[in-house]
Amino acid sequence: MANKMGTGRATIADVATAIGVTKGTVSKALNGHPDISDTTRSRALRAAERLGYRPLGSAQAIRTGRCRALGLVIETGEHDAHRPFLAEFLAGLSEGAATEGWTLTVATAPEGGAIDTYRRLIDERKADGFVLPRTRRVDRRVEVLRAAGVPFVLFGRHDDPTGCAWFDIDGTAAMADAVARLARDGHRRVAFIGGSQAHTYAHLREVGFRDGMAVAGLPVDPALIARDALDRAAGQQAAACLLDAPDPPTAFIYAVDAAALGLWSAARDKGLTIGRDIAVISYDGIPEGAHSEPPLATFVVDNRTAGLRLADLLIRRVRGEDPADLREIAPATYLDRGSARASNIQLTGGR
Amino acid sequence: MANKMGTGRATIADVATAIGVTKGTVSKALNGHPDISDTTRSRALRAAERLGYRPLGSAQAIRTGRCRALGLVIETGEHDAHRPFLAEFLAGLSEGAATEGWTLTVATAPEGGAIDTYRRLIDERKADGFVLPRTRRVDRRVEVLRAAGVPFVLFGRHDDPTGCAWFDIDGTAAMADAVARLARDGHRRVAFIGGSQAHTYAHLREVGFRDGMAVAGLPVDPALIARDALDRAAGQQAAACLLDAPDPPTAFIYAVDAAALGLWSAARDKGLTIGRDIAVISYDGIPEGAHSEPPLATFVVDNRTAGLRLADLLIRRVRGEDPADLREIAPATYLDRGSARASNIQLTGGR
DNA sequence: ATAGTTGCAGAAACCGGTTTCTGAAATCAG
DNA sequence: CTGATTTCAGAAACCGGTTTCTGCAACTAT
Repeated sequence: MANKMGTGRATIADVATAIGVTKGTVSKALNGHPDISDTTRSRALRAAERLGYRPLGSAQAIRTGRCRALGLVIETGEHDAHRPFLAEFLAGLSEGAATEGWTLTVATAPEGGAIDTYRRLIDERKADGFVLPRTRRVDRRVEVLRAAGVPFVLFGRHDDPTGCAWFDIDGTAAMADAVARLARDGHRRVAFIGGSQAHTYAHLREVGFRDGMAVAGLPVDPALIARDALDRAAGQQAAACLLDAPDPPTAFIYAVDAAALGLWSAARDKGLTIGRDIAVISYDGIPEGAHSEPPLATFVVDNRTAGLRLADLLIRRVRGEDPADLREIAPATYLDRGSARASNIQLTGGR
Repeated sequence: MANKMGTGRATIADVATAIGVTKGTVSKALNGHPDISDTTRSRALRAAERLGYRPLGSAQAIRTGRCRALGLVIETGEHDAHRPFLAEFLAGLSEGAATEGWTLTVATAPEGGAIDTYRRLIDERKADGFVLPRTRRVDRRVEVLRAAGVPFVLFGRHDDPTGCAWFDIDGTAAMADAVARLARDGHRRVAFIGGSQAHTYAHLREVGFRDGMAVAGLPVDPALIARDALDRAAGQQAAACLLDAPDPPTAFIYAVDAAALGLWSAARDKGLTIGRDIAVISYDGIPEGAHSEPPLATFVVDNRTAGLRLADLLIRRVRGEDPADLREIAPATYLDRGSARASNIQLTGGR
């Protein structure tokens, strides 16, 4: 009776008539407005509960300007390295959103053409703010959103942190730790095979490598550094190159698991065995790493937690908190596995 | 001037005053209503274009009841097999949505607890309809949405097709084809290792296996059938079992790539070499399959296209088309790779 | 010439909420 | 006891669209 026929939904008007007040009053009661008496408020809450009333997002949005949705634009054609992480990350984001009653709006865009997609979502108010994964050191998305005054949080960091909130995994510390572990085992010639330089994560991981080398008192040989290896093929090629050099490395550090898996083929081609003749430590924690022989030692990133945190940060950002207060860095956790060893070297090279 | 200050958005009222008509007229013009003259319509379109006007989704939604968003609920904790497919699938969905100016609302739910999430999205009208991936033969989601009168499309099929629109890949034909190929090579003892029986896809793939065996004139030995193998570990264990049997199979058909990869370990443990002593063909087309030795022969599913088609079907479903007209089945494409051979057998077993 | 259509745009209601403005009753201060 | 303040709910405007209803003007048909 209080319900309009046809649709099963209860509206705010239904709640209002149910307790004999106006809808304005119910709205104020439910939104915690101060000029509503406790008795009225609880009556409203009870009635809403009883009728199964849930405010219509779009109706609220039109007045408040908030649709309680996080936006995520995925650039397709982006590298495979992107992929394994996606499901967990989405789960985290959407769960984080759900705890506040928010939802997640996902769009994809061709690589590099994401800006138009952001504009569309912004213009149509399909999202109150955006999560920007895979940030570049200088990121067009950051500039555009900053200029447009649209809230956003980075998964990663940006060269110019002005107005940026972020969550990031400490890839620098991880890579430094990797060096330390290898150095401790006696390695002196450690190669680093990094990711795409434009991305902040790749830069920071390389910084970590250099930090680690400095701490270990090892020289960084430019001949032992390669970059832009994002998949197995590139990782294999880079490794093959370095292994061909006159004084080849005994250990490899990869910035990206997917690339690290290419080392297996490269080593085989040179007659070397990982875990015995050379060691490798990588970063990401992709599931495939567990199935190589020996399994890949890596720094695992908890992408679900990342999504969870980012959702929280973005919601707070939308609600007006200062971005400078919304910055978190979490560690990656080292997963020690067979590939980190080089049994032949250990014996000869221990310091 | 025509713009309200502060916000950069142009509203329909801005467009209206710009050309000296009422907003109702602009609305009708832009939505192709018939009782608007061509001149007025084009003036409205031009002005809208010039002002960069884009209707506010939520404002439309409140009156039309449509928010132009597809809903996708991902059950987390669902099996790994789910994962590799997700990125491509999402890309297809969101691209399909975008071509019609729709967006994609994604939520996750704990395994089995998805119904509440659907209800929330429905009540808050965050989506006009849903894409249901990984359908079960008897699927609670189908029942609930059907009862609630909410449009949906299946990625897969349902035992009771009433009111269901769907897109599916013909796993039955693929599995039958796999049998035919192996039989042609002389295999007579072909094992089938299937997925979870509750899911339609697993059932249909097993049906395909049986069809194929019948066509090839081969008996189906129940001892050569295993089920519920969804990941590497389960696939390995099932294979190990079958290989231990008195009269072991010479070829394997897996319903799921991720499980098929377990055969490599199982074979190694028995001193068998894939591609020489035993053959295997699988289904899914996950990227890892390319990197095993020999690489995994498989039926590749184009998940991006699936997403694209499903988006289209769902939008048409929401617009009122008869679900019975919205059913598509596409073939999987066979990717011939080394694992499909068994060089030792071929010689002895040709028919 | 007259009545009946048709074409087209305006006026206003409506969707389901939020927010501002207003005013009555209750409370407080003097 | 009176005047000022506070408390709280109602009335109405508002958000940005869509849709219905109305009515004028220009055709058609007789």
